[in-house]
Amino acid sequence: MAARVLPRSFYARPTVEVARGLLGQRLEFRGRGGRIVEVEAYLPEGDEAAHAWRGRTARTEVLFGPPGCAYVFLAYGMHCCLNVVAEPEGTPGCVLIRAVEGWGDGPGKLTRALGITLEQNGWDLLHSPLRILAAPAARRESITVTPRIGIRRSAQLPLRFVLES
DNA sequence: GTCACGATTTGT
DNA sequence: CAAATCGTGACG
Repeated sequence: MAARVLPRSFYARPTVEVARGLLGQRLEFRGRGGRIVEVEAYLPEGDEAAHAWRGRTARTEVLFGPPGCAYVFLAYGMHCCLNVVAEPEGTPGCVLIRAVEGWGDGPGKLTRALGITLEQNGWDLLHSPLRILAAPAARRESITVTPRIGIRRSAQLPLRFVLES
């Protein structure tokens, strides 16, 4: 039978649960894709490193929209970073996709390899060429938790999740 | 309007 | 360790 996309209800949960749940799922875009093996959670509250920390602005608008949509932003003026909007609509949590199996590590390298750009910002992962297909959930014991990479504020929080081979 | 800075990557 | 490179948010 054909693979199916993860349902809206999967994303409408606490950000950390969505982050853990995304490990092992399959991200696809225009014929390219693979298993998600590294993610980071950016919380809707108390997280100074999250873009939503500064409030609702033009850039962060999609974070406040429906869960299950893509939030893409430009980092350092040259790299696009792909996030998945989590939490119920109105609550700005999101999960940064840092690595997809077979396409290299690093959020910037990943989007470049898959051809994801700012054009995909706001796209619905349930009804667009950019989608996440359901796969067996990662075993809890196969997930390593560490602090997030490349941030200064709230750098001590254990919000990076890596799926070990 | 102006300005400092960043959820990165790559080369020295 | 430093450059590349530019949109965003803070400040006035």
